[in-house]
Parts: sequence; structure tokens; C-alpha cells
Amino acid sequence: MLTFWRHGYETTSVADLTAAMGVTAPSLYTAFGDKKLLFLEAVRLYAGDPDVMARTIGDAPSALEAARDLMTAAATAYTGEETPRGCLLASATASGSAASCDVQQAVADIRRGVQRRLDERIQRDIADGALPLTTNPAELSGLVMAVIQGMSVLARDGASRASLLATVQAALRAWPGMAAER
Amino acid sequence: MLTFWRHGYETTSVADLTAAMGVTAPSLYTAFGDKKLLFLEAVRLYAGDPDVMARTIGDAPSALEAARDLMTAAATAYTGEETPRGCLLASATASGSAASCDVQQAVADIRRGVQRRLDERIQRDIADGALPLTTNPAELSGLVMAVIQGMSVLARDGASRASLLATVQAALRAWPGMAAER
DNA sequence: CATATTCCATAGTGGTCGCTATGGAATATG
DNA sequence: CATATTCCATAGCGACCACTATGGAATATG
Repeated sequence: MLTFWRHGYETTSVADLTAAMGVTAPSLYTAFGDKKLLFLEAVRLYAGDPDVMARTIGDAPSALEAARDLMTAAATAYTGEETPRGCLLASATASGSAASCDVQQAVADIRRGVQRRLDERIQRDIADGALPLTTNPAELSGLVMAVIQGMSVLARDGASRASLLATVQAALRAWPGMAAER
Repeated sequence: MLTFWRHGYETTSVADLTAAMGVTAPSLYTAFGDKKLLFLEAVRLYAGDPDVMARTIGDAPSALEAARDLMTAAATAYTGEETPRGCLLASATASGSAASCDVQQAVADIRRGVQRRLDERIQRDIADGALPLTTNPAELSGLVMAVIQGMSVLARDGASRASLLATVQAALRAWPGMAAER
């Protein structure tokens, strides 16, 4: 997972993987099938259980809290000392040949799933009166997703954890009810 | 440029490039040196003259206008009918083996340059009194950069131009003086 | 203890990578 | 018209790609 995270899907060779895992190529293939299946396994390990993610968003006190948690967790994870910079999902399949478009789709599906959960959470807040009726859910969920994915690029470029957390705080000022002025 | 844009730097082969350009490999090598130099040339073509970019940001009526223009142009460019989705700079070197880290740095330098120009423009607005003294320039420029880079991922995932433009509008509500409520 | 079976590291498979040597056609020169 | 020079497409360079056939060691069985 760490090797794919650091170097991407197509740009990581099976030789890199066997070296990192300390196993031989035949062991890898009997255990995981092929490189694509191993990558998808690494993605599952990285993303965690989708139900847990859905529950985390659903159980947050408000959509605002959910968005804040998501972005803060991303900013922290992308600047960890023990892990590669940025987001495995954002960088590993950001580009690729036509041969890997199904892998790109699988990763995109995860992103779309997160956005959908967040979208639904925002709609619930609107229905509950916690957010104004004029709130545009897609607009807000899109902003949160863009900030999360964008921070991955900034983290790879060397941005500090503090600067990313500041970016999160700035993004939250776009939320309905958060004063833009100090 | 379009081929690198669509498939990334390391994940585009020289055979792909010669096919797209309609030339043979020896012609490509005598004209451009090697694959890396050809990519950097494509990046220059994509990014345009850095001075033009700097002047565009500097000459905008305000930092807000500059930020809005940057993000709107990105949202539009990332969803063009005639070009690949997303941003060449954001996706082509988002991941790569250790061998291409100098290319990744070159692309990161362009991003840092844009952010620095925007940062300086914000500082000028603060000095001119167009923005409150409490404004944090790095925070705002970081947000704009994150939204721009993030929209590239969303565009690749299939987001519409309208939804990206809505994201831009949402992001601008984080700007000092822009009311968060409708 | 002898035979059969499982297991896995070595050593390669054909194919593609980035890159280039070479020979024949086209042009310039005497 | 003969020779010299430029030019570029063909063909192929070693290295690496994802992936796998095979033989010897270790274990299980009679």
C-alpha cells in the first residue's frame, strides 16, 4: 500500500512490490492474482470499510461537522511523517494509460461515494432546518471534495500540515452561517 | 501535449507520442532530445508564458477578481470538449517513479509560482485597504490553489462544467467581505 | 526407511520500454 | 554526369515490464 501510495499504480513495478513486501513474484501472484487485484486490495486497506465512512458522516452532529472532520482528517493524513505525502486515491491513478481505466474508475467510484454521503448529509440538515433552504448541497459537497483532493497535490508539493489546516479553516468560511469576516 | 495531458508523463510511451505526432522516433529525438525535454516543452506550451500569468494576476482589479478569474478559467479549461479532462500539471506528474522526481519538481515549481503571485496580490490588497488587516494571505492563496487542483480530479471523474463553476462560486464565499449567507 | 506430494525460489517467457546505429534515397556540389 | 553530403525510415539495441514454467527441497504418507 505504501509503495503504491508513494509511486502510483502504473508507475510501480511488480519488482518494487516484491522488494517492499519481502516475497518473491510467484508468491505475490498466488496470493493476490495479479497487480491490479493487489492494488485494489491496497485501496481497500487505505479507504477502510465504506460503511464506517458512511456512518461517520451520517452520525456527525451536523453536515458542517462532517465536512470539517473529513477535511481535517485529510489534511492530517496527507502530511503524516510515517506515510507518503498526499492521498493514495488522488495520486495513484491521477493519470494512466488506457489499459488502467477500469482501475481509475474503481477509485473514482470511492470518491463519488464519499461525495454522495456528504451530499445526503447536507440535504438532511436542510430538511431539519439546520441549514437554510437556499443551500445548494451539490455546490458544498463539491467544494469539500475539491479542497480534499487539492490538498493532496499541495501536500505532495511540500505544504505543511499547518498550512493545510489553515486551508480547511478558510474553506469552512464558505459554509452557510459561517461569517466570512473575522 | 494532448497525449501527455490525457495519459500522464511516465504512463505515455514514446510510441504513443510518435503516433500522435505523425513522426518517427529518430525525428522526435533529434528535434526534442529526449522524452523528458519533450514533456517540459509540452508543459511550457500548456502553462503559457509565466510573465503573462504574473501580469494577469497583478493587473486584476483586485485579488478577489484574480482568484475568481483563475478558478473560473480552470473550471472551464478542465471541462473543454476538445481537450482531455482535468489539468495537465495536476495529473501528468501526480505520481511517478523515483526516476521522474525532477520532472515532478518542475511542475510543482509552476504551481508554487502561481500561488506566490496570488499571495503577493492579496498582500497588496491588504496594504491598499481593499482587504481587512486580519486577512491571512497564505490561507486564501492555499484555498484557491487547492480548489483549482481539486477541480482537476473532479473533472476527470466526470463532473460537469456547471458543477465546477458552482464550486468556484462556493469557494469565493470564503473570501473576506463575501457574505456566506444568501 | 522409501515413496509420494506439496511448496516455493530460480530462471526464464514474450512483449514493451526509451533510445539509437545504419543503410538507402534525395539533394547539393564539382 | 559523377561524387559527396544530408536526411530519415527501418531495424534493432539492452533493459525492464507483468507474469509463469520448472526443478529441487521439505513435508506427508505407506
